[in-house]
Amino acid sequence: MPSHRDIAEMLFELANYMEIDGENPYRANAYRRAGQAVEHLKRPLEEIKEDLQSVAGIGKGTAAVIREIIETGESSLLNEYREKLPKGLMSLLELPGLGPKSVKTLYKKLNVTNVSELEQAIRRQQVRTLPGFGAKSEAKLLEAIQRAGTRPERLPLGHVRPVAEEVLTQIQSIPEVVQASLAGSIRRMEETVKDVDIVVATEQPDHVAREVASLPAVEEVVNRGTTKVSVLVAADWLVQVDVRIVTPEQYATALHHFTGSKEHNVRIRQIAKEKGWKVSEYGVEQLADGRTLTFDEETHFYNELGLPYIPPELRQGKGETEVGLEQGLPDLVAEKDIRGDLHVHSQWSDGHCTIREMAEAAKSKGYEYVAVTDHSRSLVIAGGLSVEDLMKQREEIDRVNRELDGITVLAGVEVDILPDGRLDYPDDVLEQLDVVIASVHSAFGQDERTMTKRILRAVENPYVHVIAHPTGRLLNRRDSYALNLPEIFKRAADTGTVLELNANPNRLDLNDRHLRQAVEDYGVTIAINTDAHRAEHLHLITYGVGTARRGWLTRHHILNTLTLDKLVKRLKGKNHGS
DNA sequence: GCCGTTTTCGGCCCGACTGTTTTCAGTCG
Repeated sequence: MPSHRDIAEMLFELANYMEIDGENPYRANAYRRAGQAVEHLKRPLEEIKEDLQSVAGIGKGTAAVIREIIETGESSLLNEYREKLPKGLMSLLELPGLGPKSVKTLYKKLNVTNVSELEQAIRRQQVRTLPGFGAKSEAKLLEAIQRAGTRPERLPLGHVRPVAEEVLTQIQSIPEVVQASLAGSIRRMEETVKDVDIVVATEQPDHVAREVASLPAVEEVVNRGTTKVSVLVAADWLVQVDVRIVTPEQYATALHHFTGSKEHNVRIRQIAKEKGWKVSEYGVEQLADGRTLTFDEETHFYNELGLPYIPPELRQGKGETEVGLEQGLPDLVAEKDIRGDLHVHSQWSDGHCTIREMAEAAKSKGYEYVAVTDHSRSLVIAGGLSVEDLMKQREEIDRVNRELDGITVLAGVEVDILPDGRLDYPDDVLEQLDVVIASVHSAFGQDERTMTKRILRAVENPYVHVIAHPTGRLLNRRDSYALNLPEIFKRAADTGTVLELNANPNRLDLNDRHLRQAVEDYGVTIAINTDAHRAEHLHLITYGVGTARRGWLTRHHILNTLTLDKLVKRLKGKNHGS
């Protein structure tokens, strides 16, 4: 029985083929919409099979296709297209800058059917001869091919960590494993990771090594010894997982060693050396008598060196040992400190869930409040709200608040900062909202002066509470826009404007370094928000909290650790210029 | 192909941007 997702994928593929084939684009889009409708169906397919046309976006034609897929696992229409057009055209469509029309032209005129044939055609300078193409588009496409073909050196933490946790769970279920933990950059919550490190304690290394090599998640075994097994698992790309196998006595020091960072470990060894000790993954060797100390847990290891426990997120070699020795480390913010999410979307704009669903999810996460902040009118693609819609939405928020106990939904908006720095709604509209988040979604290419002035104008608006994803970077995809951040930090602190740490793993914006600078040097307040577009995304707060901890933040630096009462007062405070 | 009605056709989120053109097609979000 195909899953909702399987059926949606087939409908999307159909839509893509239709577009390349020159079908009526609205017909193609109808299949795409039907795909989305199936993807978001909550009810089981078997149950809804006879009733498909009652679903918005599914009509007579698409219902027949879906029913055929449910019953046979295939679509004869899709099979016809697969027969008619080469499959490689689908991968061409993924290249940024190439749409269906261009793919069709490349196929019909040059018989290009896949990415490598396109690359050859570009190198022969054939593409520039086609109508609508030129030398510049050749260069852009070549760059896109090269970017797409090579795995990025590092992958976003949020893409790899779930896979790593799955592998860890599988390892922990091996009976002979005493203890196991993630280590390395994943444990330090670095925003991107190259590979996965896992430390495993056991009395039977040979057996565990064999078991690890044959775990269900493993796609390929790179090498297998008795102390280290390296395997490949599937995330966005194949990711290497290095599993280190040690004795239970060595576990704490091995975990410390393989957690790093390299810079942190260098400092630790220096400190040990001054005491006449030698630190390695196997323990702390006392050079005087050759005895090696081992520990139950990392805390005892640190204490032995005269240090407080240093959380993995701080182990960057950026002063954590010195500060730890001299004044102790800050009490870093933890996930349990977060009392609400101030940036989520609903079906009113480009979110997938109703306001009630988002509120219930927030409540079951233990939150006190959640702010619904849908897009403003300029962001048409994301279903930006007119002023009228915004007011209607307010009524729904009021209703949900009446219906639900134990969670408060705040009426908010994510208002666009237009290219000239004006906001997408007038002040008298913003004034009526509980939470106003402002952000840039257009004209990313402005020079530093223009962009800085543009954002400063939003910072200085008395009704703007939070600037969302302040630098606009997307990991592995888009750099930050040109921006004088210190100037923004300064004005934000002066005006009481909060800057966001967007917890989406593709953003993590502000990043750890910015956060530490903004808070330590300027006294800026930070809000950690998920920007959730569906209820499940609320859990992404984990990556925000991890990043905040890397930036040395405590709960006192963070807006949404406040209770609802204090939060509301703080938000009102800005309007009154205090 | 879907949908809604100003119901059985005609519109379908639409504006910015780019590189190609010489007034615009294609892509993107």
